[in-house]
Amino acid sequence: MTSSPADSHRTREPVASLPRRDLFRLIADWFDEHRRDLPWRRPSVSPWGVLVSEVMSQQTPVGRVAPAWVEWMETWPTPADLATADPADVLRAWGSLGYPRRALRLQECAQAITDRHNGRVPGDPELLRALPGIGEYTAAAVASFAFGQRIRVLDTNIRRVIGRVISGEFDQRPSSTAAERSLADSLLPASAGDSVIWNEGIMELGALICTARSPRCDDCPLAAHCTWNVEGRRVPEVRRSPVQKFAGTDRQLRGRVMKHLRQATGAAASEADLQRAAATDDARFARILQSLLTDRLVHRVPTGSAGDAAIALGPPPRAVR
DNA sequence: AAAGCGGGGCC
DNA sequence: GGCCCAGCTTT
Repeated sequence: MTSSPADSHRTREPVASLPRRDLFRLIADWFDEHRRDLPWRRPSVSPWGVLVSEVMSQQTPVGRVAPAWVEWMETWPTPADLATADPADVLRAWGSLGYPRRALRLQECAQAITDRHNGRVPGDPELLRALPGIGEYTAAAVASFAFGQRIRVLDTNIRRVIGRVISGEFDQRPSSTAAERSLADSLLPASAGDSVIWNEGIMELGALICTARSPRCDDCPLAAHCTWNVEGRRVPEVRRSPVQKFAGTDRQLRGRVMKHLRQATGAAASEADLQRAAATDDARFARILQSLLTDRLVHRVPTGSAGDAAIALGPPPRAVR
């Protein structure tokens, strides 16, 4: 006789009656055994290294971040190193991680840490939150992972795990609701040390087991207690808004221009070359180029010869007098 | 609250 | 071809 998740729930203990301490223990033990050996999890990694890893991981899968992080940290080990780097080198090192504005924000963040915090990453979540490119998630992640503080961390993984395990459904809307934040607060272990393990462990569980697409519930330490699993894994009732298109969008064309500039041998490229790289018409290319200029991802360089300005990577250099 | 912002891998 | 990814900023 086979047993489906739906008809075997009577033999299981629902999460509502599972002591929080036991829930923590299940996650902590699983994490202890299955945690990935990510480079920024080595004990010697500085808070700055953790911050860099978090910014790189904003909307980029961790597997693609790891090699870029290693190279980046060898090149610019401290905020002061990155603060004074050539922005073009920063954008090249960012490579194809995506959303290159993040690279500029990260350098601005390094400059702000150098200027406002004596070159040391602040541990106060509010000070972190005030830094360029650091939002609520990243501030909490750095406070928790780099400084060991007891603070709620809520990313897409943790939202999904908590939603499924506790509520039986995952609210896929892009930002968390007050109810989700309150629920996450109520689950956070009392001690700072346990709260860090909780945050890391539940996030890792979401990344490796309780994935969005095809969750591996057979390998999940919470399977017997998970509301979503026990109730038959219904489709979520709260759907995310449609994922933004990429093919054919300005974003894709911007990406082509940036890629060409990263790989250009010289310091700059002609607009004609860039339009060929973008493979689009005049009006479209003009719009793309203007948006990149506005974002300070590129700047014009004078070429002496009339008319044909060249384009170079990064924000315009500061006026030197 | 919604839109804009890369790019690769997987189904 | 759609979906998803350790989100943030601007409007």
